[in-house]
Amino acid sequence: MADLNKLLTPLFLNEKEIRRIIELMFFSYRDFTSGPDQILEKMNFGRAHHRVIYFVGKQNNLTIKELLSILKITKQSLSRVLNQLVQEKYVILSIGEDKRTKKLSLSKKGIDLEKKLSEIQISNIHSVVKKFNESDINGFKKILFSMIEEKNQIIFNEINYRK
Amino acid sequence: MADLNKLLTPLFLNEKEIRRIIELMFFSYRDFTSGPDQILEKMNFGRAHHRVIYFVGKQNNLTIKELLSILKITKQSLSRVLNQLVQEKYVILSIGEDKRTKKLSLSKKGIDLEKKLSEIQISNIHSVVKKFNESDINGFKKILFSMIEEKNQIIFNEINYRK
DNA sequence: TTATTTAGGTCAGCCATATTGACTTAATTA
DNA sequence: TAATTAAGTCAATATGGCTGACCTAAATAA
Repeated sequence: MADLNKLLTPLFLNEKEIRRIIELMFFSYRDFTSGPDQILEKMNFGRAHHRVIYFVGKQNNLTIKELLSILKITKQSLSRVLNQLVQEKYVILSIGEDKRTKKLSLSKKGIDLEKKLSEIQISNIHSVVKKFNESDINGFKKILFSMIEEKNQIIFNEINYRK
Repeated sequence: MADLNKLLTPLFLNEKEIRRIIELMFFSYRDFTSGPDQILEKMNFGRAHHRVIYFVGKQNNLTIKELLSILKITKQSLSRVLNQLVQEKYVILSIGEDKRTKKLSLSKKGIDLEKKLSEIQISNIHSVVKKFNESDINGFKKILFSMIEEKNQIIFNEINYRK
């Protein structure tokens, strides 16, 4: 029936409704990041630090190159943020098997900060999704995923389904 | 049945699944903004210019105060961007009935740029949502809305359902 | 009518995050 | 041995936020 619906009303979202989605993205993303942003500010860190800590925490022994490919920023941009995190001992560097590479991991201090920051977002999202049924949540996840460009969907899948 | 589901599995999204949502937000938002960002860059404008043009285009005769309450930035931050847009004749200022206020509107040039920028996002979103059924889309919209903080939900509703 | 509040503007300085370009070192691979 | 790769660094630039201090003019309250 979904397909029938699409055939019958191929434009069942008119421009006005799509503009509402644009605004939903803007408003929801801003509030999605505001919790961690407030904590980071007090520590003289920014959102870029959170991203590094998040992805290093997610995958231990990430290399710089892999991190850059996830974040899609230049190594010069990353280096400022990463150097701070290493100096202040949130992130630990070690040398990889390929001795040109470096492996990134979180210290205890780093893990604690990662938890503190992500817990805000996790609990926010949890308290949202618990109000909805699985069908709504699946629609939400499927559409967000579909909004990611194909080449980045591949990266998304790699970081989530690596062995 | 949705309620029963919730009662039976109050945590049917575990932490790992919620972290996937965090990443979906990060990846999708980045790609959501990348199209307009590229055009703006060539014009020596940024995302902040787009936001101003977007919301002025949405609601003609918006005042500075109203715009600030939507964007939630300081007037000093807005003024740099807005002055450029006025100087380069994308945005037109006029005096309101209350002579302390100013009304913002887009010139022809501004409307053209707004269209050019928003069309990218509109067509991206359109090509995404057409792949899904209304139930998925409704889940997507409901959950995004629910991720907005209450006080900002009110603002969102005001800009969308004003008479 | 005077005092206060409101809408808007401006100057100056600061910080975070991104960019480009040029160049270096060390290790791996062809 | 030559070329490529991973990482690091220096310098300059742009954008987009912020704070604090201060100003004007108009509207509103005392």
